[in-house]
Amino acid sequence: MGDVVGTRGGAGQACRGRCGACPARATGLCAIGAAGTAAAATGLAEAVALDTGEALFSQGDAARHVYAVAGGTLKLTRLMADGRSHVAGFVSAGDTVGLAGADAATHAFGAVALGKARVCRFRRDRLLDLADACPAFGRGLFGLVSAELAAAQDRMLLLGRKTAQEKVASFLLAMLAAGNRHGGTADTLELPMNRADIADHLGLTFETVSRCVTKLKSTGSIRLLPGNRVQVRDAPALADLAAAA
Amino acid sequence: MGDVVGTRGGAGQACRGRCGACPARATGLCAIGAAGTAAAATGLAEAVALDTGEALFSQGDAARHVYAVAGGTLKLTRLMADGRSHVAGFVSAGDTVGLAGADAATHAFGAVALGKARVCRFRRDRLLDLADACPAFGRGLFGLVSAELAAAQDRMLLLGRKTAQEKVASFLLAMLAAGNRHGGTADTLELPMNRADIADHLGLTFETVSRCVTKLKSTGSIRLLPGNRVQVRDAPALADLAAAA
DNA sequence: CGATCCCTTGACGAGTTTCAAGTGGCGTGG
DNA sequence: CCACGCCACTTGAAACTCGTCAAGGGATCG
Repeated sequence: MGDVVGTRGGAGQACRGRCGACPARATGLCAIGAAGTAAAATGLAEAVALDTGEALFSQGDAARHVYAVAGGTLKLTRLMADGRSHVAGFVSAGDTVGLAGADAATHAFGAVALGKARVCRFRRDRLLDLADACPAFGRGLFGLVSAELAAAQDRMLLLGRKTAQEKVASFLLAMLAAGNRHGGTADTLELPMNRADIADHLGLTFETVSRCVTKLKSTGSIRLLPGNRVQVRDAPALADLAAAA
Repeated sequence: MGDVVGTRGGAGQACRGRCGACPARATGLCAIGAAGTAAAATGLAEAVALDTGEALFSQGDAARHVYAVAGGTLKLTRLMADGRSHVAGFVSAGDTVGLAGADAATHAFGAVALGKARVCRFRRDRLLDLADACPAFGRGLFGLVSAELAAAQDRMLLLGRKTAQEKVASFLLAMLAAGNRHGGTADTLELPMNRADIADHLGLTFETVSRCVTKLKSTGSIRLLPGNRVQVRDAPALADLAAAA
């Protein structure tokens, strides 16, 4: 696990200086913490820095913390006994990690940084205590898990009923939307993960992902830019291929 | 939607008489309601009876209620624009329906009774108010959604990375476990849904499901009994095929 | 008794995976 | 500064799983 870079003070006061500029401030765990009470979750945060490929936690680890991503991207991976793997999702600034399986003692998936990443961690028991004390915070936590569940149901439809081409188109649109949530360029998205990670996320092989991307490129719907970036040149065509639910 | 059979009184008092014998009493929404406070969610329940094939609610309907299944089984279905469908899950006595997408104004899926079913419904806003007033109840709701999310992640692994045979074996074991939760026969499970529903649940076609079941039957792992029941004769072999995460 | 629905089984084909080779970019080291 | 090697990605061909189309059997209900 990454080094603890700094520990926040006990009150919101000590936090504001550092949280103020945080891109995650306005979303997810931190947003409901800030809105909830004056002495909110922000006072409980510990910053963690991760290098490329470093694990924030591994599948099966004791789940004592919940994490808010401040910068960078992490992949959430589940492994099967025979080596097959599934990427449950990608999280970036503003997303919350590890909230699922509230009573579960251990994490059902591992979290690995795809590049340098910054994360704030909160003790799970403290968050639950805070939810007890502050109904607004409790509703916020509930809403976060609830939204995650809704997203999971969308992905089940994708995994079970969409073709490879539809999966890739859906994924690109989802990444575009995720990027624009925090002020990305309107038609360009970044792919910090490699083809294999995308494949594991979509239930495909990396060769198939590559072929689908090539096809989208050749039809002119997208264009590959240097630095693992993708420009969406025909979003409607992509949405059409994505075959939304 | 089904007829409202009866309306519970405002206090726990009026409910006890009817809830006492309910198989759902000890699980899910009702359990946390009973444990939470004396004047818990049970006082807010309205009973609903459904006939075979009847919808409790449809995809896109306003999501004003949350439901606790008292008897029977329902399937939760999502439809794609082109007619492809996905069964998000099956719920039976003790399960909770419609908790997901807390802030969502509409249901992301429809719920259809697979036989005669009994359901108790609760106004969503009342439940959230109750959670505000009673932290234990709030934690209970959070735990329910959280557990659903954990289950959803298991199913994503199944949908994305398992073969048809593994999917069917996993499904049968899951149904066996679900049946035994409430005192079913140790090695026999009921399948109130047809092959097409199972297929839509597992991301397969009903022909493929049929072939996989036949194969399990021919290897002696299972035996088909009258009344859409299945006897598991070799659970370890099934677990082996299921290729658990 | 017939109709209908669901399930089973077979044959074929499409889409995806698997296996394999080749290309390109990027950092390292000479 | 350039060559080399590594890694990720691309591309091709063959194999295989699963889907599609089609026909038939069995149970249930009117």
